[in-house]
Amino acid sequence: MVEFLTTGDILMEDKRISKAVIARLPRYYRYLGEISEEGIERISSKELSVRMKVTASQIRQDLNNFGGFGQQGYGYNVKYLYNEIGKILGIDRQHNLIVIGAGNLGNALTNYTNFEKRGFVIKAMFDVKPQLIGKEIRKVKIYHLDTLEDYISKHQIQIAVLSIPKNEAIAVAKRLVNAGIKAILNFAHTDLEVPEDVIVENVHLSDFLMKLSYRVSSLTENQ
Amino acid sequence: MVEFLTTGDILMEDKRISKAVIARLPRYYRYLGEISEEGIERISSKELSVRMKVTASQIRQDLNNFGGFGQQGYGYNVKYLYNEIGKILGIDRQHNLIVIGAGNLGNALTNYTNFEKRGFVIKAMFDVKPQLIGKEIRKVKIYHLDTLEDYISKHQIQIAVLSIPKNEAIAVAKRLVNAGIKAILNFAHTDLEVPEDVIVENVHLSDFLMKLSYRVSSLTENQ
DNA sequence: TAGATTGTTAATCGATTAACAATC
DNA sequence: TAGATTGTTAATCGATTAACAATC
Repeated sequence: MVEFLTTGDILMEDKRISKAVIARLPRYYRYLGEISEEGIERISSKELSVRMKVTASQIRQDLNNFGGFGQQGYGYNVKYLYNEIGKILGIDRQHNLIVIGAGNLGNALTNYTNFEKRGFVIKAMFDVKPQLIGKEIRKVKIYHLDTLEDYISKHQIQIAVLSIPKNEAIAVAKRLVNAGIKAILNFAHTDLEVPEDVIVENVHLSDFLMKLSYRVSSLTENQ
Repeated sequence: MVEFLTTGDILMEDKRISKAVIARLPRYYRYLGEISEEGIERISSKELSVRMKVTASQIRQDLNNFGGFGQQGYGYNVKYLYNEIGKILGIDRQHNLIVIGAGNLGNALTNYTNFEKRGFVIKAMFDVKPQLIGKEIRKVKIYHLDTLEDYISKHQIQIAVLSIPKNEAIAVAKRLVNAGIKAILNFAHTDLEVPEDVIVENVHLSDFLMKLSYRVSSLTENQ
């Protein structure tokens, strides 16, 4: 069978990276950043696996989805690998965000300075409460939700953060999609209805507590 | 082989439920709650699968990890199934929480009234800033972190929510463990070091943004 | 009873781990 | 060169989907 293939046949294929792999990348990135700050220049998959409590095999498999970043007999250059994973994650450049909902959670997120360290810059907030419009959180201005589409079309906004009650979330998500937003970080406790090409990441906070609750409860039952 | 087994041999086994199944339970619970509120009394796995955009097979497999909740030819009683999943998740009873860190995120979480609807009651907050001690957020008092162990031993606290900077998180987590806490919802951007029997659920907010960023970036690259 | 739909077994698919030849 | 460790193939494990007999 091999003789029928010519160079490039297989390389052309757009290999789909599994969600599990992508979900692990931020953790690699964090560990490599810490290791780099410790002044360590090189690391083997084995050493990294011990730190991260995963298998060395998984690390090598994960990384080789994106290319060969290591060197036989040597391991990986920490800083280089850190930068490469940053590129893969797309955080080598700035992403402009808007936050919809200037309530407690919206404010907390806007005040969360760690986002900017990773290139995520919050450009504006939106709400409907008259008393909030015009206020500023860390230099980020709150606009009325009516001006949402206008703002998005005038600025380079890639990602919207949705921190509003669930009964309004679906309608606002549709407006975001119509205005051209391609990615939504959804804190509202509902699934959004968006086209296939719009990316949604759900953060349902009470779901995390329920998972804890399950495990706490099953512990006590068996004892 | 079968003739060697007597009744009960297999039933004794403590079947481990996979994490993937448990992670799906809160979503089932949410959909069933909504369906119940619509006044729908029964539903088949097929109908539910259409709503939830999963396979009917997966629903039946998931549920049958915990018992047969349905009836052939009929489907599932919505309210009954809702309650049963609630019991499995351990939210048929109250869980007392404490929140460590009364910053923006800690305040937002304490103000998040949805937790109480699911039986998660925040009993106290802790911080080190003198100007915060004694203040109240929604009737929840802020105590000094020095009194943490004392408070935990005097009250029935199952779960701690950690919303403090990462450089303090590991040390505080150790104190929580020593004080007897069995479950931690960790918002600090670091992995905690805890014994095997302590349950940690990590919520690394910037990781979610990085996952979005990856997908936004890979979209633009291929076009 | 006939039809519907479960509970459960079997088949498939995908992800993780192990093994090792390639090579620095 | 000898030793170390990668990149990658093969083996294993687990999770999802399909199929269908059991049964309401």
